[in-house]
Amino acid sequence: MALELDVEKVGNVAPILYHAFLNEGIHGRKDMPEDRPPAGVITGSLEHLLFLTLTVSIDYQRDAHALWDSARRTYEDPETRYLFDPAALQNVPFDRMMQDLQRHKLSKKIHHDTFIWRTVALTLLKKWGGDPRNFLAACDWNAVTILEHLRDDQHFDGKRLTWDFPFLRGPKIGPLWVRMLRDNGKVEDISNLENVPIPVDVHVAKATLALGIVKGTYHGSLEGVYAFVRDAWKQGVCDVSTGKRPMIALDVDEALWHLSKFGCTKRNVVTGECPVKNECIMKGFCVKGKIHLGKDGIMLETG
DNA sequence: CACTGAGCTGTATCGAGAGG
DNA sequence: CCTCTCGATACAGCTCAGTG
Repeated sequence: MALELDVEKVGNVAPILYHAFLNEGIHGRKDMPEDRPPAGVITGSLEHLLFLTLTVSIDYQRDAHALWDSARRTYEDPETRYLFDPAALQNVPFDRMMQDLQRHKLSKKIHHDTFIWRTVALTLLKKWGGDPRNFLAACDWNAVTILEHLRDDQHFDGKRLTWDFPFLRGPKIGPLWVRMLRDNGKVEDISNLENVPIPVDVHVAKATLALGIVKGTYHGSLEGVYAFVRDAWKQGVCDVSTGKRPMIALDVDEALWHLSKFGCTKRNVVTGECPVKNECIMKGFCVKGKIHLGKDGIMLETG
C-alpha cells in the first residue's frame, strides 16, 4: 500500500506533452480554442481581458471549441457586443441578456449562464472599475492570492450574500482563467503561478498514473491519490522549461486531459493493455499494470 | 432513424459529523 | 452552540453511443 512519485520522469515527459499539444497534437487533437481573439480586438487590451474572463466563467460541461467560437461571433456582432462591456450591460434587463447570449449559442444553460455572466460583469464594474486588472492589482498580482479572492469574495445583492465570481471561483475554472490571462491575455505581471496546483480530475489522474509519474500499489480513496498527483507535477516541473519560460504544472493540464480522454481511459483496467498505444506519442513512457478508478476508489498496481 | 440514457475538465447546496 | 469540512446530491442542456 505505498505510492511513489517519479519526479524525474516529469522532466522527460512534461516538455513532450507540452509541445505535442501545441504542434502535432495528442491523439490527433491540438487545442487551445481560446487562442484567437475576436476580429479587431488587440491581444492584452481591456476588451480582450473582459472577453477571456466572461467567456471562461461559463466554460463548464461543454465543448470548448464551440464555446469560444460562439463567444467570438457574439463579440463580432454589433448587436450583442455590449455583453462584453460591464458598463453597457448593467442597464440591460436580465431577459434580454438571456436572449442575446443565446443568439450565437454562447449560452446553453440559459438561466444559469446569464446569472453567472451578469454577476461576474457587475462585480468587475462595481468593485473593480470595470477592469479585471484592478482586481489583480488588489491581489498583488499573486496567483495564489487571486484564487483565494475568487473563492472567498462576496457581496450583498439586496437579499443575501452572493459570490462575487460564481463558477470562476471553482477549483478548475479559476486556475484556468489565471493561466489564460497570462498565456492569451499576455498579462505579464502575475507571479506565483508555480504554486497553483494542477486541477486533478479523473482524466488528469488516469494519465498521471498511466505514465507512472505516480506508481505503486494502492487501494483507497481518490483524494488520497489526487494529493500525490498534484505534488508530483508541482515538484517535477520546477526545473523544466517550455523553451521560452519556466514551466508550471498548469502547462500540462490540458495535454494530460487529452492523453487520458482519448488514450489512457481505453486501457484494460486489469492488464493495462492499451488499444491505441501504437498511435500514442507517449507509448515509450507508459507503465504496465492495473489502474482502476471507480466510484468506490482507486485500485492501483503499477510499478 | 427515432429514441434513450450516460456523460460532460463543474458548481451550489444541504445535512451530518467533527472540532472549537 | 457555532463554525467548518466533507460527501452526497441536485442541477443543466446538449451530445453521442447504444438500442430497438
